[in-house]
Amino acid sequence: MELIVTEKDNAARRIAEILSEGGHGVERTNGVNIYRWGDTRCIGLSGHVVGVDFPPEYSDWRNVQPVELSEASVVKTPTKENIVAALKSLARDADEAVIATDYDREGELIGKEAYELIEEETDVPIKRVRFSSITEREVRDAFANPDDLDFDLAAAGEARQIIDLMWGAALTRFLSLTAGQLGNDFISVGRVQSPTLKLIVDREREIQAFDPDDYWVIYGDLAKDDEAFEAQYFYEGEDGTENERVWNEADADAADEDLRGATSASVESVRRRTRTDDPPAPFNTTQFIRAAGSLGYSAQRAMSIAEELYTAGWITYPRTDNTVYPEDLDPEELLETFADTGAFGEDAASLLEQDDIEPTEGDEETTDHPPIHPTGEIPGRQDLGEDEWEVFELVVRRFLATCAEPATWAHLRVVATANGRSLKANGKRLVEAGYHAVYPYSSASENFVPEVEEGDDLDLSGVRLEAKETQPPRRRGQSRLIETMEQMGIGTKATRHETIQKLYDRGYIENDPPRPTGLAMAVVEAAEQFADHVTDEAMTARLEADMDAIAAGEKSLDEVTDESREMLQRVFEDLHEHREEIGDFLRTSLKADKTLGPCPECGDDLLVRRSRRGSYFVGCDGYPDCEYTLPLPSQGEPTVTDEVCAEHGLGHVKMLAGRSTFTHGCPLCKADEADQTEDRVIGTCPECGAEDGGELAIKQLRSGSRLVGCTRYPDCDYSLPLPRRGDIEVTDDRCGEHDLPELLVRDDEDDDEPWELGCPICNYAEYQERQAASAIEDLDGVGAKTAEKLAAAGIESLSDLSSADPETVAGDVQGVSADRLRDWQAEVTDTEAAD
DNA sequence: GCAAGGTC
Repeated sequence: MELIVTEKDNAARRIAEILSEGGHGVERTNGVNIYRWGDTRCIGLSGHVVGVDFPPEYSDWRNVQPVELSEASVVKTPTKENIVAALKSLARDADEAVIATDYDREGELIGKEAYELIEEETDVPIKRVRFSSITEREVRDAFANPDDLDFDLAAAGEARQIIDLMWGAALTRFLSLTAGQLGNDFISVGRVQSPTLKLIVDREREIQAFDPDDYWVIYGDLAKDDEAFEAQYFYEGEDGTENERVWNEADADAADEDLRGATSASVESVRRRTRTDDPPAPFNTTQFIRAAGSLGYSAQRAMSIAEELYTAGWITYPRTDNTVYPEDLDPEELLETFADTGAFGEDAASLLEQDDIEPTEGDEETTDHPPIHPTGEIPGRQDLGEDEWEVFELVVRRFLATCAEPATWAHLRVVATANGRSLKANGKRLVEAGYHAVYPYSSASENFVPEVEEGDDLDLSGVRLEAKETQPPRRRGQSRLIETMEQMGIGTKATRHETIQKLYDRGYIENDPPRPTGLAMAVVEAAEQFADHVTDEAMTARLEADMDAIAAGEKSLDEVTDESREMLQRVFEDLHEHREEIGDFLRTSLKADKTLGPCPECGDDLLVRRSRRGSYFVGCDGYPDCEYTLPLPSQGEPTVTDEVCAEHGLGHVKMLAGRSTFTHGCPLCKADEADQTEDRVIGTCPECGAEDGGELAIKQLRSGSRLVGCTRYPDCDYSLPLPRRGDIEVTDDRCGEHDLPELLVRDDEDDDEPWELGCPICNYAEYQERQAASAIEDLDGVGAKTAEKLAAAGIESLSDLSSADPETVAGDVQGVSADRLRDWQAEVTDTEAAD
C-alpha cells in the first residue's frame, strides 16, 4: 500500500480527486478522513501534529532557575494524538510513503515530523513531492518525479522552534517570577509579540510627549455664475513651497482681513490634468484584513470568517503572502461563473466585454498558495450569515477589481487672487469609473470645481478663519499594525492577527485602535533596558539569516542554537544583576494600573483586587488594618480609566467583556446610589409568595447591577436581571400570565422611543432563548454556516455542545473535527468559569 | 502555566 501524507485535510481530498480521477472513497476514523483508491491511502494532517517542550523536570517555574532553560534539551511530543495514531496505524500497512506537505519551510518541517512518526513503525522508503499549487498538471508532475525530504530545510525550522521556546520561556519566567506574577497573570515576552508591543508602546510615547502647536487656516467660497466652490488661502514660503498653515495669529488675521475686504477674486492660473488610478492587486492575507477592517471587522473576526468561507469551499485558502494569480487561473472562466448570478452578474458581464482581461499583479509572488480569490463555487445569499456574505462579497469584488480597467480622473486646479492674497481650489472628477464600478470599497469621492478660465472674475464670500492645533500621531489600528509587522518582517501571514489578539488577552493592550496598558509600558521599558534583544525586530532578521544558512548547508542546527544559548546567557548576566530593580519597577506599575484613588476611610490607596473565589472587588491597600471594600460588577475584567470622579477622586472603572464591554464609572458613586434607592415592590414572588409571602421588587445593587428579586433574599434567591442603564418605569399594564406589571426603560442618552421591556419573567425567558441561539455562533471560528450544521446534528445550545461526544460529532458534521469540538467545549467551560 | 508556527 502507498501512503500519502498532506498538511491538511483539504489538500488530501483534492489530491485524492486528482490522482484517483474521481474514483476515491473516504472513511472517517477518530475524526480523521482517510481517502482511498486502488492501493493508495491519503491522510491530511492538521499542521504540526507534534510540539516542542522542555523535559518534565523543567516544568515547575519555582524550582528551576529561568537561565537553566538556556541549557535544557527540547523534546517533541504528539499534540494531535488522534491524527498521530491514525498516521502510525496506516504506516504499519504501507510499502512506501510519500510526504506531500506544503512547499515551504514550515511544510518541510511538518513533513519531517510525519517522516519520524512513520519511521517509528516501519522502514519502508519515504519520498517527498513538491508542487506549488494543487492543480492536475502540477500534482501529476510532482508524483511522477518524487524527491527526498530536505532535512536541512526542516532543521532550519527546528532551529526556530528551539530558539523561540528557549528565549520566550526563559524570559517570560524570569519577568513573571521577578514581579511575583504567577498563575493566570504571568508576564509574557517573545520574539514576535514583544517587538509588536514595542511598536504600540513607542507610538504611545510619541503621543504622550507630543506638544501641540497652534496654527490657522483660512477658507473662502468662490463662485462663477452661481456655481460655488470652496477655496483655501495659501502663501509661498521662503523656499518656494506652498503653505496653507499660518503659524502666527497676527499674520493669519492680516490675511483674513485682506480677504474679507474683497468681494471678488481674479483667476491667475488654471491647470487641467488627467490621472489614472490603477485597480488594486490581488488579496494576500494582510491586504484582505485591511480591507475587511475598513468594513468594521477586527483582524481576528475577518480571518475567522475567511476560514469558514474557505472550509465551505467558496473562497481559496485565506493564509497567503502571494499577490500574483497563478498561471492556471483563467480569469475569464472565473468571471463567467459569476455572469449569471443575481448579485454579481451585471458586473462580471461588463468585465467580460473588455477586449482582453489582464489581472493586476502585486509585488510578492510565492509558490505555496494563490492570492485569496473566489473559487467559482457560489453560495446563495441565504446560505450565509450577514457578515459572511459581506466578507464573501468583498473577496468576489476584489477579484472583479483586479480584472477591471484603471479609473480615469480629471483634475482641475484653480488659483485666484484677491487683495494680493492667493486662494486655491483642487477639483477632481471621475471620468471613467474603471474598477470603481465593481469595487465600491475604495474612495472615489469627487470635488466639484467649475470650468473657469484665466482672467475670469469670481465672486468671493464667506471668508472664515479657523484656529487649529497640530495633532499627535495617530494610534495604529489592527490592520495598520499587521501591515507594519509585515514590513518589519515579523510574524507570518497566519499568525500576525493572532499575535495582536494575544496582546489583548494578556492585558497588554485595550480598546480599538489598541492602546497599551501601564503594564505594557513597563514590560517594554524593562525589556529595552535589560534584554533589548527580545523587543528588537533585528532578532527575527538574524534568525532568518541563520535559518537560510542552515537550509543552505552552511551552518548546522547545533551551531546556530549554541550561539543563541550563549547570547541568552549573556542577557541573563545583566538581568540577574538588576533583578531587584526590575521587580520593583514591574510591581509598581502593576499596582498603578489597579489604583483608583484615596480610600475614604483611611486615605491609603484603593485597589482593584480579586477574591479567593475569583471575583473582582475594590479593596484598600491598608488591609488588614483597613477593611474598606466596594463591590464591582460580576461580568468582565475591570480596568481603571483616566477619567476621575470629581466627587470622590476615584478613577472610573470599565469592565472589559468583548462585545459587551461597559463603563461602570465610580464604584463609590454606584454604591451610594444603591444605598439611596428604595426597593420598588411590583408583585408576588413566584417561588415563595404562596408559602412565605415573598414579594418581587426592583432592586438596585451596590455593584451597579439591577434586578427584580425576592424581598426575602437571602432566604429566597429568586431573581430576574434588568438592564444596567436607563430609568425603569413601572406601567399600569399587567402580564396576564405572570400577574406582573409591564416595564418601560427610558435611556436619557438616546432620544429613541423607550424600550418596552414588558413583564420581567417573559423578558428573561425570551432573553435566554436568544442567548442559546447566538451563543454557539460566538465561539471562536463558528459562523452562521457551522452553527446551522451543528443544529442539524442536534446541537442547539452550549449545554448540548458541552455534553456532546467529540468523536460522534466529528463523524456527523462535515468540516468539524473532534479536536475542534474539544476546543469549543474548553472555551465554553472557560467562559462559564469566568462568569 | 512559558514562544511561535502550522491547522481548524
